[in-house]
Amino acid sequence: MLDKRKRSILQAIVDDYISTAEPIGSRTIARKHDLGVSPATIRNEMADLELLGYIEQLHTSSGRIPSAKGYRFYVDSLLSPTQMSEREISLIKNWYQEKTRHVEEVFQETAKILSKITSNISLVLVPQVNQCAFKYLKFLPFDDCRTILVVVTDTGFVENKVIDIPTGLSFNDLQRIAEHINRRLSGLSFEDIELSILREIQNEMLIDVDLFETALGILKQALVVEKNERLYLGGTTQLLSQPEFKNIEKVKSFLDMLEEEHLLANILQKQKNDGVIVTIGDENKYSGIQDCSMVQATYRIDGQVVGTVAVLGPTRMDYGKVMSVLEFMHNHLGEVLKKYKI
Amino acid sequence: MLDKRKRSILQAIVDDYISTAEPIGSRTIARKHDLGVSPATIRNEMADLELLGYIEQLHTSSGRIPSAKGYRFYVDSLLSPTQMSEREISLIKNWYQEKTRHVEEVFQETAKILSKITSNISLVLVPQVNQCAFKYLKFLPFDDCRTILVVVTDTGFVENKVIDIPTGLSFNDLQRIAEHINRRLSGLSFEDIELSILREIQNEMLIDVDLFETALGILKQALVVEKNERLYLGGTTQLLSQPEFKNIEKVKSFLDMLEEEHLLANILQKQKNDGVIVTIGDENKYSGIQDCSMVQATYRIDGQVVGTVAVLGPTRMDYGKVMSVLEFMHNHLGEVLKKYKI
DNA sequence: TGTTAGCACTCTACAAGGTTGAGTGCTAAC
DNA sequence: GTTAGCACTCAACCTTGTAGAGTGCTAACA
Repeated sequence: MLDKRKRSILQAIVDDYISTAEPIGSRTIARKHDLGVSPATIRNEMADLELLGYIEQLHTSSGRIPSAKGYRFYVDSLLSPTQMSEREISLIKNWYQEKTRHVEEVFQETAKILSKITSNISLVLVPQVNQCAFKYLKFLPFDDCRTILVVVTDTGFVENKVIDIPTGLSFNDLQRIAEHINRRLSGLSFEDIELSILREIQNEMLIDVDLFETALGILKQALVVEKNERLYLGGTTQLLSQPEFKNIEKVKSFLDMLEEEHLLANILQKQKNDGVIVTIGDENKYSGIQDCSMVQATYRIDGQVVGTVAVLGPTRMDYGKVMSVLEFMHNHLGEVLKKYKI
Repeated sequence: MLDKRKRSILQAIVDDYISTAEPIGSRTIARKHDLGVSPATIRNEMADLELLGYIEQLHTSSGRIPSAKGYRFYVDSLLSPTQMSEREISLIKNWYQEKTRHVEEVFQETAKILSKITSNISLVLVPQVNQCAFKYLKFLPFDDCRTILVVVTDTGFVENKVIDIPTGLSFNDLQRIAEHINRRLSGLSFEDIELSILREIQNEMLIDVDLFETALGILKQALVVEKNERLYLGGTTQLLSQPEFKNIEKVKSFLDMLEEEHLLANILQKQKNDGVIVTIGDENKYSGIQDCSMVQATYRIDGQVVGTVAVLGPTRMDYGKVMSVLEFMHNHLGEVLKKYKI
């Protein structure tokens, strides 16, 4: 365990590096932070900290920068948990009130808020629909050969698709099929709807096999739509303001990576435990972001975790601020969403 | 009018500059293009071209680059209209076949294809819904206090929203209201649905005024959703590969501009005439893109123009390629969309 | 024994100066 | 009208020197 002075020095280094992005020397620390010791003493302590792996040097005569281990210690032991100010909180709440009219906009604006406040990239993973339950499906009339298939979930998520009416089927047939499917599947979560159940339904229905195949196909297609989770991204341009992304090539490869939405979705999904989690540098499993840090938080509706929000940026990020904002989202995003009947 | 040799020289300059992004000198032209004259002669011709405003010089001893006027002449008079190769065409058609399952994906993938092929930013403006007609609205059951309002257009566009059932109204009341509204509005284009008509409906319905206000509000809200046109963007990261965007600040301000979706949508909407249109440099009205060029093309369904696709990039873009791809989209995007019943 | 001043050393960033090469315009000869 | 030759210009690049911030080590001090 580090003694008090080493902790102060490490804290000074991390704090300064986060705000300036420049390596910190012993003299700078002595000047800016009143530790009551001379630069020489600080130098000795820094040599120790480097030996212990908390800080590192880019070249012999440069100042020190925090290592991943250093950031980890900072986040775990040095950072006092801060809350957002009343003013910030009411600002955010107003923002939601003014800018959001649909559920989608809540996600969109959440991404915007997060990236604006933290000056980093934000990710908002929309509730996965397969965690919610099938309520009913319905065919709406469109024209002689086409119909609108509408699928409704218990959370009020509605998906629709215009489909061709299979030849030989009347609109009444469709209604009958819908009724039967609803009777059997209503209330089941999308995760629980397996091919086996669908086969059962087929057996129960004494109609033409071909006909059922068609209905089945339609439902499956709808399920594909349903399960298609969405990821909202915010503040990708913030990247360009960060000095670690001066190098255009770096920016490019990073943005290219971001376009692989499903990759990111996967990373976020890994987190099943509740609360705010910080992953620093090479703690990240996915190699594309191993010189970045990610802070993620779940959000809940009626006590159940339904999605994840996250902030992604250089390891040199303002962990205190980011964590407090995500803590806020962790506690309040569910409420906001609830207003929109999801 | 320029004589043949001046035209060849201008063409050489534009071609070379498009492919290398470097100013071109008289010697380079003499070496690369076999014009049968010495660099000195070319120098004289270039001096003339500069006087005429077709090319310009960044500083005294640099080569020449095309001016906006030069590009304009190149596009209008020097560029021989090229078609895409059979191979490219079938590649694109396969792409659509493999990657698109929903209408939205057609737009998405169109943006991707355009930016991939042209290495520039692409814009796809989705058909404006207010050009199509209201077909019907319907209330679907959800729970005791909420209902799902579904609005269907004649093009098969379906929008839905979960809303609170106004206090004092039964589900039957809602059905009655829907029926009446449908009888009056069905077949009208969204452009034609004005407040006046909605007022008329209110007068005809001998129900509580408050009650109608609510129904009206719902429809209006739905209309807002309907009219909300979407713009798909593609290849924003391509920007970073272009040498004219080496400067990070430039990239940032450009990307910030792109986020103002509605601005771009406005620029695209300006084009009402059919076909492929090229706007070069300061020919653009919108100041944010005055050192860029934009090539845009309309696309049609059943002969009627429904939307616009465009490619946006530095004035130094490969006009021949961009124009041929957009010509292709102009002629074929409608077909692709038609498969998806829009 | 922990702290500090002093010193020699290292390395980056920056500015100044020099060289190279691609380009130009002008003039005179073909 | 075309071309060779020449003097000139300017960006890009390399080299060199210097300033400044930083380090580690040692010896002296409380």
